[in-house]
Amino acid sequence: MQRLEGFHPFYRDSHLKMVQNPKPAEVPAPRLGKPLRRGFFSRSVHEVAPDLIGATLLVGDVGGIIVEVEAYHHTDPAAHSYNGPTPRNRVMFGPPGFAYVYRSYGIHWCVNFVCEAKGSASAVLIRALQPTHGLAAMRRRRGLQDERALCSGPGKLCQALGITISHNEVPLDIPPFTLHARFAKPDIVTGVRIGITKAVDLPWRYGLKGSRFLSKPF
DNA sequence: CTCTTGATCTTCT
DNA sequence: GAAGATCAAGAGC
Repeated sequence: MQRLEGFHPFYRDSHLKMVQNPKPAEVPAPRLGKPLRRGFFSRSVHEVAPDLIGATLLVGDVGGIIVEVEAYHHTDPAAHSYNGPTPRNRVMFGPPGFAYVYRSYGIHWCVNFVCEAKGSASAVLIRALQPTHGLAAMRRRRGLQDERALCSGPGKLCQALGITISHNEVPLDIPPFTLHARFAKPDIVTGVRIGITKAVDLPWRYGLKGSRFLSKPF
């Protein structure tokens, strides 16, 4: 059945909203949980990774809710630390609670959180955020408007938050980094990791169930 | 929607 | 010289 667009109820409602509020102010940023301290990361990477889902990551006053991560460990052939320390990955062999930032495909930056204990060389790759703070800055840095495209990938979120090699080996509990705990444990989904060619079957990708801000569906 | 490809730098063989 | 924890744009369906 064909209807005139102007009479479609959905169209009428959204049009009314736009007329009443043509340029809606930014949605107020959600309340933040208590700051995560460095000790949060002194556990198995497979405990930390799912516990990061729902936490809020800020760099300065820009960031969002972590909705997707992946776990890596030095015994894992897919990990950058698998073959031992190098200048690039040396921060992973140090104490937990620091950032490991690396160049991806010559173009992008990606950020990890170092976990466990000194020498364990394990880390959580941050793969996607739901943007909540500093949307205007993210849109400017990314050159995009679409909220869903701002932080839906490890390279994208680093660009949106301004993370570069200058953040490598930087502590995660001191500005510019701040992490805030979630208020309740969310429903978490797991799956195989994205974009790797070794250890492809390990289910060490963790995501917020039902999130619209994932890099890819689970 | 899916698939393909180019961009471009670091690390490792 | 090749591969890589990626992304965006373009072609095809």
